[in-house]
Amino acid sequence: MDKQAFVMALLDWYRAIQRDLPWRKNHDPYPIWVSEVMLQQTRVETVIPYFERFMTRYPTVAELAKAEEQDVLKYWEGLGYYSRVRRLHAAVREVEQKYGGEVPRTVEEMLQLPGVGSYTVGAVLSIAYDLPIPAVDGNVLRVFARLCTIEEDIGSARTKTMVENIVSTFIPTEGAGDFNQALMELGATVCVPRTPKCIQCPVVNFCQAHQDGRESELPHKQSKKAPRIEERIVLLVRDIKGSILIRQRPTTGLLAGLWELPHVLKRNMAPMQTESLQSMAVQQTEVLQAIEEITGFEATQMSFVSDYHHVFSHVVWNMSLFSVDEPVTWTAQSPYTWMEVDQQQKYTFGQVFNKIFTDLS
DNA sequence: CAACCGTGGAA
DNA sequence: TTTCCAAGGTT
Repeated sequence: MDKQAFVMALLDWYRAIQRDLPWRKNHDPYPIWVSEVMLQQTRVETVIPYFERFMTRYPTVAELAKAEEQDVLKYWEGLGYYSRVRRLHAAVREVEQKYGGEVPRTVEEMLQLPGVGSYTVGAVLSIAYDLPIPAVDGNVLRVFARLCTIEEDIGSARTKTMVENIVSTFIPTEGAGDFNQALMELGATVCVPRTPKCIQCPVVNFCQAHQDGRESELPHKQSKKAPRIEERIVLLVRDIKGSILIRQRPTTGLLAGLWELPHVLKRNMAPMQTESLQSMAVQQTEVLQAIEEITGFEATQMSFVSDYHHVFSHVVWNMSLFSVDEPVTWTAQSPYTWMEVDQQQKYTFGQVFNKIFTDLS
């Protein structure tokens, strides 16, 4: 393949059609870095309003470095994969202290930062500093799987390393940032997963899969396994002022560091789909036990509110929300606290709980 | 390597 | 309704 011609065709196409995105206003590494982290596993249209708000509140490395983690999390609320922003925050603090606030210019230094992997290193260093380093994401994997008829599973780490090596042989010494972004733009708008739009492709003449008529059968990708299902009882507990009992989740795992309504796994995993009086009685007994275990308060009046269903990346929660009808008196101890009426904006919750709060108001 | 880690939109 | 997924990284 004439790699020079391939690069030129791709760059010409990209420079003609590229979108006017808010992180493409200049070549500052910090906003580019923020955008790359937000864009991980997340759609461009979803990211844009989050990016605007985040950059207004934390416009520089120094501003983000001195922020409180709980405040930063609030600006990420709803984006998901919350460890991304916790690691970004930690990494930016490291840049502020160790590198005087300037994002390092070498692969070795950037890779050391938390939450920064090979893709983010290549994206930031190539787009901000125009360094010839590959930025291989899902788009680029798909594009090259078709371009070179790569038969291996594009989900494997080995394939990703292989494609990074291939891209390195294409990447121009000038315009590396545009080249990387062009590959991603091509994957996002033309060389899409299902039914690629080869008729619109600027490099279709270089594509082995299209030449073989195999563009719709590549790339190969292992299908994701089904998520496990958990049955949970969620508690709505209020005190005399109407404050709601909430608690903070651990600093690791699902929704790390975020707040939540108290909940417990259902003990009897027996079929609950029947709304028999018996199953309701069993549930109510569990609710009363859960409340007493958490607060020591012996509630007697409670009622079923509603069922909720929420899908996470690898687990599904089937929830039954119960409300204690009487005010509960308890001095909340960490990780619990009473959230006063209209103070919800002080705490960050996963959408699983914001969905419930929306129904309550 | 495989599992973990969110969310909402599209086919 | 089900499936897949969208500019990944960590363990």
